[in-house]
Amino acid sequence: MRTLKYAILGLLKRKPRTGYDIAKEFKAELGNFWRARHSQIYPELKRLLEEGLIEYEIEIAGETMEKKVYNLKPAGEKDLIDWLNTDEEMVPTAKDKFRLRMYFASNIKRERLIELLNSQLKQRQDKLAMLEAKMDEQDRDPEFGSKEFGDFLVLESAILREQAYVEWLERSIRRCYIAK
Amino acid sequence: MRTLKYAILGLLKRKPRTGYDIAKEFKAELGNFWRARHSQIYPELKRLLEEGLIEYEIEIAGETMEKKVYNLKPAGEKDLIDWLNTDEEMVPTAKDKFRLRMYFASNIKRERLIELLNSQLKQRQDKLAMLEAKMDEQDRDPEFGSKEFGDFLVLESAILREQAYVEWLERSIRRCYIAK
DNA sequence: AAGTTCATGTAATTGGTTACATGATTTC
DNA sequence: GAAATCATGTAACCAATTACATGAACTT
Repeated sequence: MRTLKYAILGLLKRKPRTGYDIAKEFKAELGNFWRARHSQIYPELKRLLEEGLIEYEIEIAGETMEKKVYNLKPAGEKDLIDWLNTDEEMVPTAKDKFRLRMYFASNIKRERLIELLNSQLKQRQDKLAMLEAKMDEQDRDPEFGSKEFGDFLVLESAILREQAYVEWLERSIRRCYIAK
Repeated sequence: MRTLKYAILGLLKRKPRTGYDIAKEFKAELGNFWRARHSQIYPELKRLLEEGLIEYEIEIAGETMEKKVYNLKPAGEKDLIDWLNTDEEMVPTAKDKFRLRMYFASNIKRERLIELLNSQLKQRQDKLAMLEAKMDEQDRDPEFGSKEFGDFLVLESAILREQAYVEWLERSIRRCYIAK
């Protein structure tokens, strides 16, 4: 599938970056839907280099520190565009350990279950608040074809996802109280 | 992490099953949040057996066909209950290839992007309709501590998730039309 | 001077998919 | 008789995490 490959190509299409920069992106908005650690990124960059999809230039930071600034080669750009234009089937399962646990909720004591749900609720609410704060800084009417357009789509997606999660947790807590 | 381990223990807590039965569960409602193929299930069962968490009895189906019907041993049940009661941090990323692609939407032509969004929308709407049909068959007021309680929680969760996805896709399609 | 962030890599292990392999049972 | 489903396993490979390893640059 090589999804990480395309995530990296896409980021490099936006602008040249180091492996470190790529890792940082996965900790930002993009990290809501894809993530990789540096231990996966550096080998993938090496492979993309060997495949002739990307190239790099050395930049010196400070006195001696060498940074490898990667950017797309034409073959890499073509590969990316082809992938972006493919109409794939929806992925059947986004795994979720907490919801798996809730499937077996009947084995948890009522008070404890409410605690667990509240703990998740708190975390999800915080996440949602953070995303909404980001949305406030965002261009609300991004131009088609601008990178802000993609930023907007994924941010809105993340917000809607978290809202649904919060709604579910709230309903579940209520249900814990009212259930026989 | 061994999440599959607990998914299996949880299923066996509900009732004794074969590996084949477990695989079937991952194709049903539970499959919305966790999934494993038989090639992962059988080795895991073997391991749980070695660890003394489960045991099995041979059942004969038809003339000669042997089924291994697994069930929980006390140690397995204890292990499961401990896991169910742990308050874990929320998982930071549920990977989504399509949303990753949309992050790079600026590299897709408008008409094609609308096609891709509509394709996903169709699939998600179908999925949602299927889930809602299941909800109609479901006990709307499950008793606390019954297995129906867990069934209800995850089904509602799946529905809310799909609704949010559909809402996002619809908004995104509209935005494609109105964006400069 | 100490702590954090920048910066790049490799090794070992775990988790998960795809493919290989076989055969009985049920349904049409 | 053919096709679908039931039933159990292994092997090879790919994806991802955790841990190991190092050192420069910046901030306090």
